[in-house]
Amino acid sequence: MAGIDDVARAAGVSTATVSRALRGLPNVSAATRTRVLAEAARLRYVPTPSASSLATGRTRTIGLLTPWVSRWFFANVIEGAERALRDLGFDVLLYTFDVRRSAVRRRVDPHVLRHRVDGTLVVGLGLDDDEVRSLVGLGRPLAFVGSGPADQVTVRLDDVATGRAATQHLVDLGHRVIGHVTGVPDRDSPWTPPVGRSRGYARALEDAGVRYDPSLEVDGDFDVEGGRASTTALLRARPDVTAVFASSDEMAMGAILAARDLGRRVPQDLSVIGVDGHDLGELAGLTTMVQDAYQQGADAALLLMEMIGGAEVPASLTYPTQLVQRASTGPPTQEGPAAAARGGE
Amino acid sequence: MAGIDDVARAAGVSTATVSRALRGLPNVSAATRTRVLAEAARLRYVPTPSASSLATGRTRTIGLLTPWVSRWFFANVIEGAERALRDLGFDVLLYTFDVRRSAVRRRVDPHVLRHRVDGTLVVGLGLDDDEVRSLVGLGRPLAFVGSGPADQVTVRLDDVATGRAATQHLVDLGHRVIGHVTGVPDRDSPWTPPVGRSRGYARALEDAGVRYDPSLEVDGDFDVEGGRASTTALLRARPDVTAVFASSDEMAMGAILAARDLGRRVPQDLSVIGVDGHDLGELAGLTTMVQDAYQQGADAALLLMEMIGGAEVPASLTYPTQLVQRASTGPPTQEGPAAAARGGE
DNA sequence: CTGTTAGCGCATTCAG
DNA sequence: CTGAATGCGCTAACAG
Repeated sequence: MAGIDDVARAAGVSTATVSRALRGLPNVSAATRTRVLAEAARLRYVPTPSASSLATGRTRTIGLLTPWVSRWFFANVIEGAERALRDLGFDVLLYTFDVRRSAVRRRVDPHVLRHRVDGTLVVGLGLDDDEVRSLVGLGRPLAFVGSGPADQVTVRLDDVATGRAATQHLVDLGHRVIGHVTGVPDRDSPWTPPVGRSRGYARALEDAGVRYDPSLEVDGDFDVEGGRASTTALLRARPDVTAVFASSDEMAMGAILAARDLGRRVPQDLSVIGVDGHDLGELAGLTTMVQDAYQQGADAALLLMEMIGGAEVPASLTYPTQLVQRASTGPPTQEGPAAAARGGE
Repeated sequence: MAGIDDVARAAGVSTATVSRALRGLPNVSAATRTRVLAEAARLRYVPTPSASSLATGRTRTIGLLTPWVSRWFFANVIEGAERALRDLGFDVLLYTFDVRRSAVRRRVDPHVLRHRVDGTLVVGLGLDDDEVRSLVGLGRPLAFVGSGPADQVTVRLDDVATGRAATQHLVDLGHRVIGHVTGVPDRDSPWTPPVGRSRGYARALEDAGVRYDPSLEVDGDFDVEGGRASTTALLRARPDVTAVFASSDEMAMGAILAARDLGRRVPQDLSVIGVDGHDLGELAGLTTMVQDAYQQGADAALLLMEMIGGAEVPASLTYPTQLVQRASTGPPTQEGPAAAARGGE
């Protein structure tokens, strides 16, 4: 279709002038610019991205790396980031890396990103040091959302505080034997949310004078079924558990299902608290630590844009989290769990 | 970093040979190919996509257009498509177009896609004729998921049958005053799911000898809050409604929240059925028409790949849907709704 | 089987 | 303020 030469010819100028005029660069007279713009519009001229990328080395594209798109946190971050990025004229290349225990995650290969993106956004993905290094080695701006190494630009919660507050809530209600459903810690880097939240969990227990017991922690794969399966296993192994803190709302809702499967009432026989503020949390009556994932995505995108623009940006943005108490948490009952353990199943 | 010339020099061949060897083209001796591959690996050579795009006119990239990523159906389709596409060496450019009633959707502008993608996947987005025409005008393979014009390659449910079966389920239970929460029909093209499901709804009523009443249909914006708000309005205007068919599970769960808000029990005072098979449907006890969104995304991606390869593909793939009955639907009760309408609020 | 030669379409020097 | 010339890195004929 119409190329830059066509526009140049039609406007009676050189391609260089067309290029300058169209990109709003200086050194073009108002009259010339107007004429060029008019001709470009008339001919429906659109620059070929690969040509301009080849010439400039820039792509106006951001690579977005994430484990999943079908999980509340990730979907919302992606949506926020995509909107912000596109408003600023950037495209988003989406790359998923399934991270469940059952799956062997494909390694992040920076090669595919080289010459393809102007910057990279890593959303909730636990990378090992090599991967981070190679990403940094791309020499392009890099930002993390949800979790990231200490020396990288990161937008996230204070996971330790969040885990601590959630657990504290359970402690305040009188619980002492509290289980914890984490995400996918196996392959995790020390800086991922499950790790921080687990630390907060341990700390709150410590504050309460309760001994931290690793056997009370199970992996939930960050989804409903994972939360259900791991909570089921936990409750079978430890019928004395009266409350569970899950690292995400989806796993928390899985925990509620597990309780139901085992004939335990929530919250009388089992209290459950999650993290996220999932849209369906209210329906499930789920107590949770609410966060704004969409905004985190949008803010991270903005940070990345500023970095690309050469600006200095804060090393990290920490988002607040807010306890919303609903029906899934309450004080432990005397007869509850034990009775259920005897009578259940 | 290392360019094709570096590899050529190191391997003692021309750049053309390197290009051929690396892409597995014929007319390269085994020995030469081995040597080139070795040198390329050693130098960590990666082709610059913009350069090869410029030369070939192909991008190995697919444009994925969708209203949202944070809705069950869309997230799952996107995930399925991305996985399938990447396995075949294609990248995915993600473009969202918010479609809620409250938002003015940005129009789909094919210009941004020109020279940027080898094909386009439209996921659950209702486009007007102009938009479809312009997308077709790109001259690149195009496929639709969830909804699409009759003359385009489409992967989807039989929406009429689905709406009909869902409504029939309610009719079979004895309901006669049945509301319907649609998606976003305003801007919709005639071929979007809400329209088809609504037709199925009307048809099932007709079969049952019940007069179709437009005042029983409300828009739910395809999300929880939308379903909740519209159902609330519906139940206030028509307290005689005993059942609701929602076009998506998220809206259905919103409907359950609305019932709860108004003091109506589900299913005694209000039966609710949705469409999707949302992960959290079981927790909510939601009766629904289950579909496999992930697979639809993956299959559509495969179709697109075949089209790009020049193969003939079926005009459309129709996915089955399956009724899963849970606790949210049941026979209407005599006293239920009326009593609630009198006593409620 | 392999090398040479031309572009692909645009951005950017550097003169003018 | 504008134009001519050069190159970004790779692929695709076409010779050989």
